[in-house]
Amino acid sequence: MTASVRRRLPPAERREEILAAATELIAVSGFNGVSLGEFAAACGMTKAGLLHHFPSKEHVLVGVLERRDELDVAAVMGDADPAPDAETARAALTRLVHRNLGQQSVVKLYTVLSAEALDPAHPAHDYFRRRLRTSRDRLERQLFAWHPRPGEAAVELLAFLDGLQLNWLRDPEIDFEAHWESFADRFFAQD
Amino acid sequence: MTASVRRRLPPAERREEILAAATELIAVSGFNGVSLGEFAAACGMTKAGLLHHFPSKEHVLVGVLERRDELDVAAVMGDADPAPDAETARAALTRLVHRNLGQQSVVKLYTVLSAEALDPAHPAHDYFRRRLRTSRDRLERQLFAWHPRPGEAAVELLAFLDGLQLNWLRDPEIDFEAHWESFADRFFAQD
DNA sequence: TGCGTTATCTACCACTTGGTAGGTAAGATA
DNA sequence: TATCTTACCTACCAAGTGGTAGATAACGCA
Repeated sequence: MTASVRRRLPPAERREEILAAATELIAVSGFNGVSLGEFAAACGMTKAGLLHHFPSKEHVLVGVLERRDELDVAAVMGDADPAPDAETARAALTRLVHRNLGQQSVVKLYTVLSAEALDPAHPAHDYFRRRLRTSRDRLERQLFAWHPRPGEAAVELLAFLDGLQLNWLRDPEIDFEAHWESFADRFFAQD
Repeated sequence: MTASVRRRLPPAERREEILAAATELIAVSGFNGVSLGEFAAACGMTKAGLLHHFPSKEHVLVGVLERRDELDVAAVMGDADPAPDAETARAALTRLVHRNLGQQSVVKLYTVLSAEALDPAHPAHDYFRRRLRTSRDRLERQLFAWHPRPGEAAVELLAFLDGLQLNWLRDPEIDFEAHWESFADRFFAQD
């Protein structure tokens, strides 16, 4: 735990660097599978130096999740108040698919972490419960005018996307986009 | 790490007790999230006593996975050589769904562990890669006579089931069976 | 140039981890 | 009852954990 040269950064910049590194590491090994020291080493600093910016390991996790949320929701859902129809919903989900294709490590982060966080004792447990509910609600509202049981439809759409992501991570050969289109064709063809 | 009364069991029985306990614990917290001491305590014994039966923590994990496999594949896939048609495939998957509904903790084990094992350094990484491939192949063969692209179909079926399981674990209110039937109706209605 | 702030460091702590060494006691066989 | 095997224990270890205390050095500003 020794740093050869001391590199001093403005706090905002350093925080960003730490969160980016932590995101990668947690995506690979999960939160339980990685240590504060590894977060720090990935930024070329020491554990103690890192703890100056985040008072505990858990705070790093919270930071990572908040950072993703800022970008994610905005980027995909676009409009504050989208038209509540099937076309719009499908288009939004397709944007999500494309976006995810380009950032495998983020997908991995959410996948690994959300499984780990099934444990009620996990620090991100509540975060993922909230997140699931809100994205389901948002999707349900968009499907409301079209599908007879929009709640059920939302569950099935999200389940398929989650499962496809998981399988894509296990085997990156899988053609994510093609499978999504295939599923969506069937799904949105219903009366 | 003190045991009040010493309970001596025949090895087979003790191994079974340990694996059952470890299965539950890993299902809740993942392999990285639980310790040898906890495995042992759950059986009313010490770490050292447990290590007499399994020479390392990793051996416990292997034991847990092998134990599941013995039961699982046999129970669901039934015939050694099932008819390669869509009806048979759907029936087999429906049996799988029913079986899983009755053993949430096993589903949780596979879900949590297979996400954790995306990390190539995880001791169960190779196990899950093999497992994914074989179950996909088996399903693909069953869909061969019916679907124009049985490989793709197998991916989509398994992805949906994985995703639905994940969401069901996050929110047990979800009606697993109904969603499966709904998906299967659309899926198997294709030409 | 000197000074205060603070980002970062070294050194340490209490605790937990997976694992080992060697002793103890339960049960089967004689 | 005496003996052997072995399931299980106590006691320990080295390494790693998250986190703290206090020293040090880089930068902004007078």
